[in-house]
Amino acid sequence: MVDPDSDDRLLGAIELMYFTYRAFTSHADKILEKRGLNRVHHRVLYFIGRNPELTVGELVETLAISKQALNAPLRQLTEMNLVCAAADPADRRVKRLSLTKKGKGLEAELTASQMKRLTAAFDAVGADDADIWFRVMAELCGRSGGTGPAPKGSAP
Amino acid sequence: MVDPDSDDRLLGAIELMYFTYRAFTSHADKILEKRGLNRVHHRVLYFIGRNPELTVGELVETLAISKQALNAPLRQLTEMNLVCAAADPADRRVKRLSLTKKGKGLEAELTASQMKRLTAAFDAVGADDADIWFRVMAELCGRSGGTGPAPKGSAP
DNA sequence: CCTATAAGTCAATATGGTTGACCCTGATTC
DNA sequence: GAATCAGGGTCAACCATATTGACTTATAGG
Repeated sequence: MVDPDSDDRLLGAIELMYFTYRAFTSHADKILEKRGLNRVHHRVLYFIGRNPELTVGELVETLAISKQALNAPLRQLTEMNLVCAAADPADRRVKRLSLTKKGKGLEAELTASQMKRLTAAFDAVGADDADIWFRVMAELCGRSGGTGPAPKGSAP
Repeated sequence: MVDPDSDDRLLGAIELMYFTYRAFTSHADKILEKRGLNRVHHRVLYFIGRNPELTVGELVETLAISKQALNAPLRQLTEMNLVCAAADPADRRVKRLSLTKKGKGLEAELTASQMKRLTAAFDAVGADDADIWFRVMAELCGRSGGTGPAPKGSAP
């Protein structure tokens, strides 16, 4: 069990990463699809949820897409009453984006399935092993820091 | 440290999954890009590498794309001398695909960067914690079985 | 000989992204 | 107060990647 890092073992780890990520995102994708939404919508919801009062320009920069590419999905989301946009009182050119109640609901629904999967796994292996998982993932992640709250909302 | 699965902690886990996956695949993507290749090429290389003598039809089915979508990338790969195709002696309609020496080299290069990242993390945390990581990931993956070799080559 | 199958190809279409140019509105500055 | 700048929205052209459908070619096999 404590053998070194054989190639087979590492190959297994690569596949495990792939499949776990897939399993992790597939349910959210299905929920989105049912509403005619895609990952851009998801990312928009996510970022606005984590950073309320975000501006359109900041969102464009964060998502690293063009404003034309953002425009349509964002408009859909506001039309679906998931996101609301209000002019900044200090500078009425800028739009401050935030989630509506409905938007928060959907965003919560999306992360809920992932949380459920996580808690199931963590409960199955126990709290100590869960802590270790966090440490290994942090190492794998590069920024080997702890569970630090991440730059300022950046996934999914 | 052994507190329950708080939402903040779970949110952290979600971001960790996302960023780790990104970090995990980004280097391979860069290598591919330098050669004008993309993820389809990567997946083709991967599957042929894991399942030599694969046929075109099987590859289409495995990748779950249309044969038209596969055709161009596959042709490029054979023209670049990374994949070789030979008629099956028993049934000359079917093409048996396998990696050339060059193809194996590229495929190895692609997984090498991921293996390097894995071994670095596993070495940093120790063999016991690495074992635990495998167990937790297997749980998260759904098929909570062990490190089982996966259906028959299925990532990336 | 005739038919079914593996593979390759052409064409039309959809999606989702890009860049460039331009407009509107509200700040800022002289 | 007029000129200019910045945030945001929109139109158009274009590109990449995928799809489906219809067809061809070559081979297998009753």
